[in-house]
Amino acid sequence: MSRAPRDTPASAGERVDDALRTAGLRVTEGRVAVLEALVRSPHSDADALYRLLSDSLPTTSRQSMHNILGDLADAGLVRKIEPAGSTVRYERRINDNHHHVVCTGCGAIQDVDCVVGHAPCLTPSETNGFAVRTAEVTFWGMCATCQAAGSPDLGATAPDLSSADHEQ
Amino acid sequence: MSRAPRDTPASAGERVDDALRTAGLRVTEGRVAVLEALVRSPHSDADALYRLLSDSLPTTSRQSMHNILGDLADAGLVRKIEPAGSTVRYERRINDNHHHVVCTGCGAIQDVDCVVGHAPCLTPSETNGFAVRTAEVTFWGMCATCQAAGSPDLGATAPDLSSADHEQ
DNA sequence: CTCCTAGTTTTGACTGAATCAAAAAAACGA
DNA sequence: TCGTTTTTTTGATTCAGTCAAAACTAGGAG
Repeated sequence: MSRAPRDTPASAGERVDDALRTAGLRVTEGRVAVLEALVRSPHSDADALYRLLSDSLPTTSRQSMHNILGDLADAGLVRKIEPAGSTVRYERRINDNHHHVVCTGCGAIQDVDCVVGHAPCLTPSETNGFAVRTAEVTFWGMCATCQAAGSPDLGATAPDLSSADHEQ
Repeated sequence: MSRAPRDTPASAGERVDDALRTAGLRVTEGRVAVLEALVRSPHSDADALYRLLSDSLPTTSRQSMHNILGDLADAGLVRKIEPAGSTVRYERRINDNHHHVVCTGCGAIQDVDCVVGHAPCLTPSETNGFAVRTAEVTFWGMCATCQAAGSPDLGATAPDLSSADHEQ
């Protein structure tokens, strides 16, 4: 696409290029496109990305999306999340430990910044010999749109803790 | 198998029967067997239960396990869990809000009792309009056996939060 | 600048878990 | 004991994801 004067609008692209190179991955159109698309549409799955990108990458395929996403995830450039009942989704926010809220009506996912200063409840009380390394929190609820629409709770695998200790 | 004097060893079975009836479900051999098997082998999936029970229920099938488990879950007699990278698993502990540790080496799952009295960190800081109803915590780590065996981290979808706030 | 090769994408077949649906069988109230 | 309705059985189907060989390309060597 004709040499561009190397820093006109390309700054975002450049950063992506560098990230790929630093990770030891070759810079390809597909990988750059996926990384950029994940900024605009976080929590996308392979199929959504395929649909998003098949205009600009007419020769690509769903398999390529899987390959690309797998490589990016292995390289740590992308984080994989998989809420119960959902396909595998990907996001670019990787260097913080944020969590997710999933809508039990429509499946929408939103980031939730990690609570307070430390995470008291992220230290299990008894670990049964497990060397615990990470903790992942998934919140389940209804998004504003589904509440307004009175959508029925599609009952994704939301654990029901009505009887549990949640006097917040 | 010949009328048993109605409360010799059957007490556990009786309880299961009642639970089913109370939930408005008919008491069938398969449902009773599944509920009992889930006490001995919590966090089993449909296939594991099929293998566990096909001796005592020679005519059963994987589909039946799915039907039974689906019905029990809908009735609230069983809880569905689905850690990233795993098939859907089921457990009988339902009236408390406990969480799970998953081994990144072998996939083993253990219960983790909910921490302390209340759950401060289960209240997300900002909920973006979501009406949050439940919170689910999954811990990832290595079980004692895998640690001893020096098993490689099979890298289930464990989010890496090395850089995050985990001062204990 | 051209060539070469390892790394990527493409193409297409295949797997495994779960769902759907119709027919056969069993639970349990009358 | 019978009849109705629920449940199980049988079997076909879907969907996400994986595997593998062939075609292509990024980017370093010459």
